[in-house]
Amino acid sequence: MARQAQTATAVLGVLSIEDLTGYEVRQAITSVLGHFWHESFGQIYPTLAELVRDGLVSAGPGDRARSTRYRITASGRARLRKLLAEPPESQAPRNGLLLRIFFGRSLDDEALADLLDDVESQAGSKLATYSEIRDGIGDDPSFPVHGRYWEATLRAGELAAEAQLRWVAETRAALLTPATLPPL
Amino acid sequence: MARQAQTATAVLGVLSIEDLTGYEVRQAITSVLGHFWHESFGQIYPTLAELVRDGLVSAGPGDRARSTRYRITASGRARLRKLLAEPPESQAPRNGLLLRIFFGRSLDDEALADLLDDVESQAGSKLATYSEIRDGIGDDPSFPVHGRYWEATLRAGELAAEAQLRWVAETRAALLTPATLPPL
DNA sequence: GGGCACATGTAAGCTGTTACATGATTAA
DNA sequence: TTAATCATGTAACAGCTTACATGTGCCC
Repeated sequence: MARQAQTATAVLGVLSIEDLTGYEVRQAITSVLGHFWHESFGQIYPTLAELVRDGLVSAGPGDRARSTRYRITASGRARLRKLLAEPPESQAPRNGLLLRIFFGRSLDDEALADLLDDVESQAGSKLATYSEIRDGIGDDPSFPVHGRYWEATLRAGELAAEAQLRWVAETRAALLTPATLPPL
Repeated sequence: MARQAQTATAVLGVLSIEDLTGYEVRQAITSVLGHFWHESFGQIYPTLAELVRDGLVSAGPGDRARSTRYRITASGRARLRKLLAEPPESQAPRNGLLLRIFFGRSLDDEALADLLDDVESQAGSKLATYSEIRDGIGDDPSFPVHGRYWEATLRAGELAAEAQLRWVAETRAALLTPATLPPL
């Protein structure tokens, strides 16, 4: 996938739902796609400029002075469909948690326990967040169109978080349970 | 965590098990940490040079002409312990699969089905790979020391892959099951 | 002698973040 | 009036990949 194509996909995606300013594009990506996607302003503004240059998005005046509202064009929708049909780029794995676990012998039990506690609490708050999003999902204007897809992405997050919780429990038992049983 | 600290952690980590050439460092990272970590030569050689400069690793002659064997020093081991104790950097999420699912309305059913098929087969082959690694794990010289930690990282991969398989099944049912039942 | 695995390193370039700079609008 | 939020943009830099350049040693 070409340069910035992934960012372009996300930007075109949110603009396919609603006309937005650059600022709102970021808010939409953060609040709606936030549990599996991220973009910074430093990516969004240049990408929007590029999309306008390529005729995939048109720029109109916004509600306030100096603000610009972006609207996806017909060719923008076509490009979005094309981008979505390409196989997802899987990013090279870099899991700092598992790196620490693997070399866990160089870590004392306390540090290892802290690590597992953190994972557990993070997975727990993720589950809470997903549950909140799920409760509010029906109020979103895009619900009738995207609701089922949105729920599928939430479900992926839930299953991943639950798997993490199970892993923490297993790993605590395997690596941290003190040998309390006296030998025969 | 400072510049290149994550790469340095991985490199110091594999050198804490065994003395290696740069080439072997990469092989070790690929084969042993490969299911959750990745480094390219472009990162490894400059990092090794930096580690030598900082006295964390010493460079000795290798088995062949022009090859260099690196050995971790006492301060290198101390640094590794320190690096491992720092909280893992969680990379910003960028899940191309979920991005495509979220905007799945812009995708026809066939493309969606292909996407889910790919995830399923990838998760399946991951499980097969983990199972193979698990079978060979006892033969590795580092097994007595790292075996339990290694197994914990494998288990994380297995649970994640199983969660993905469950998600695919659920998502197929939710998004792709044709409405075959006639209405009352 | 040809091909492959071993071995080292650099340079160019892409992606993305962070910090900075600027200013308008609104609510307390 | 002052703080927060809305809004746009750029510059510097960090991190990483890829391609390139170079050569050794072994096996067929």
